[in-house]
Amino acid sequence: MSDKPKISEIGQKETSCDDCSMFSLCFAHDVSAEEREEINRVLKRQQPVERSDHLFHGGQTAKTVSVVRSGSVKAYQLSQEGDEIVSAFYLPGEIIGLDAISGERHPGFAVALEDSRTCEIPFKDFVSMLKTSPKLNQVMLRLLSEEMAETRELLLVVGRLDARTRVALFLMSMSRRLARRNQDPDQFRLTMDRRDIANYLGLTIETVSRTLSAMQREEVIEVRGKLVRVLNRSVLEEMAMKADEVGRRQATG
Amino acid sequence: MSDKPKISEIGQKETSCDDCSMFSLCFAHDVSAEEREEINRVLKRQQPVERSDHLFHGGQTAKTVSVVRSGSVKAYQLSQEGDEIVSAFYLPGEIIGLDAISGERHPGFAVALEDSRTCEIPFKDFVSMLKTSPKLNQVMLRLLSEEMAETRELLLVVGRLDARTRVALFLMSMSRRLARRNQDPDQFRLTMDRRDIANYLGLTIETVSRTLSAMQREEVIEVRGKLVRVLNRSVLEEMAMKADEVGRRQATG
DNA sequence: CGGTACCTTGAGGTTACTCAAATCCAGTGG
DNA sequence: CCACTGGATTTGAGTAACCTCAAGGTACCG
Repeated sequence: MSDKPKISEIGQKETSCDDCSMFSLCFAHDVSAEEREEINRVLKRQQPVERSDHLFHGGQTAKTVSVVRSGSVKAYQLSQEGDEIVSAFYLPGEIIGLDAISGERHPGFAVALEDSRTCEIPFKDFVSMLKTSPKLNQVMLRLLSEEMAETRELLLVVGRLDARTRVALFLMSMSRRLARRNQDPDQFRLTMDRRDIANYLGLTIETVSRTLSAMQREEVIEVRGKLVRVLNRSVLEEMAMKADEVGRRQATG
Repeated sequence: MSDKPKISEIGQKETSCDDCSMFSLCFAHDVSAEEREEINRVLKRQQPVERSDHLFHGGQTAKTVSVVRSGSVKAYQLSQEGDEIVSAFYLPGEIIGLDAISGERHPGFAVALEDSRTCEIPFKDFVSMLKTSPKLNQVMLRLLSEEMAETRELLLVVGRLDARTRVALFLMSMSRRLARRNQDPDQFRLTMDRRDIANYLGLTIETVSRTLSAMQREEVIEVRGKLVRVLNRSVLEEMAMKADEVGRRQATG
């Protein structure tokens, strides 16, 4: 155990955000050089997180703010009845734990969908930087309101669109986000299982599965388990946009 | 036009937040006395807004941040197809327009549901105060993350619960919020029409109407148009809580 | 007193859920 | 390398909830 290199030491060679391959996607990109230096002093880089490990639990006092470095993370809330409500999937470069800013406690849970790595800022340091740096505040306010916009978008998706449109939107969203991270937008692996997708979209597992199968029959996509290949991007895009006509499920005008 | 007193002059006697009857519910309550004084210098009090008047339009450059002083306001987004998506109802004391902080533009629309009054802070002043006051930043970050939590709650309601539970939750929420504002929690007037309620809850007008009628048949509430009387609070509460059993509409565990 | 917009109610259709069973797949041990 | 196993996924059949379309009722405003 002690003679082989700890997994946590891998990739620790980087000593600054400026060397990070995710830099352009990271919030650190948006703060001043001085602030970034301050972050660099307290940041713990490339912390390994194993699949199914929690970054934090709901109700827990916030210890860190994390940025996904590699892998992927699922965020979920627990309803009063103890049901899981999947609220987001995080990809490399995305920041997790911001919503603890107000209460110093995490309102929800975050769990790794696969073996992943995160950069972590101790929550105390983060908060004290917030107190002195209006610029960092701006960035966080922006990120929070962006997350808000996304959640509102999800509200539209989950509450008002038919299953086909929801699934199409989900696939397009994953495809686009992965593309920004230099992955093939037309062939990728979903790191979450059907249950998570269904829960995220407000559908049942069976409906998600049937919808994917139908899209495959129509030769819009190809699905083999978690592997997805986009065969007809424009049709998929159309499905995702068609939030009107058959898609909408109640009066809006 | 010029010889009769302008409606905008009514109620302008107050010169400080400290005299405001809504003070305890207003964000101004949470900032320091100095900051409140600064707010007082730029605040336009009791601005009248007529029913159906917009406080702002989506895409518009933010001119003010508003606090509802009296009346009620509906917030909505426009989907790509031009459909209205009702995202919130604001009651006295609640702040509107925070989500413009990041982009300096309002992502959505805000319209008065009845003749109302608002206190308005010029957006520029607000932003510049944010730049210098970490405390105000904290408060705004808190309000934003609270709004986030609410939107997530709505996500749960809209996407996953059956019609009856959604309507019950809506009624309970209105009742509770009105109670905090010293109104009778068991007898109140809904200021929005059925269309708005349906849209907010992700249902059709007909379903909302039928659900209300059913609740009336069961003697849980009494409805006459916009007037609602709660006859059996505990049963209504039960309906709202019963987010499991029949209510849930997809796999969560 | 008529008009218009809002609300309610009814009948029928469709979507997505439920329950159930078959199939696939990754990981394990032989 | 292959059979085995438990979990994940797919598929099928039937049903319930909610939507759509349509008509009738009610309230408010000039």
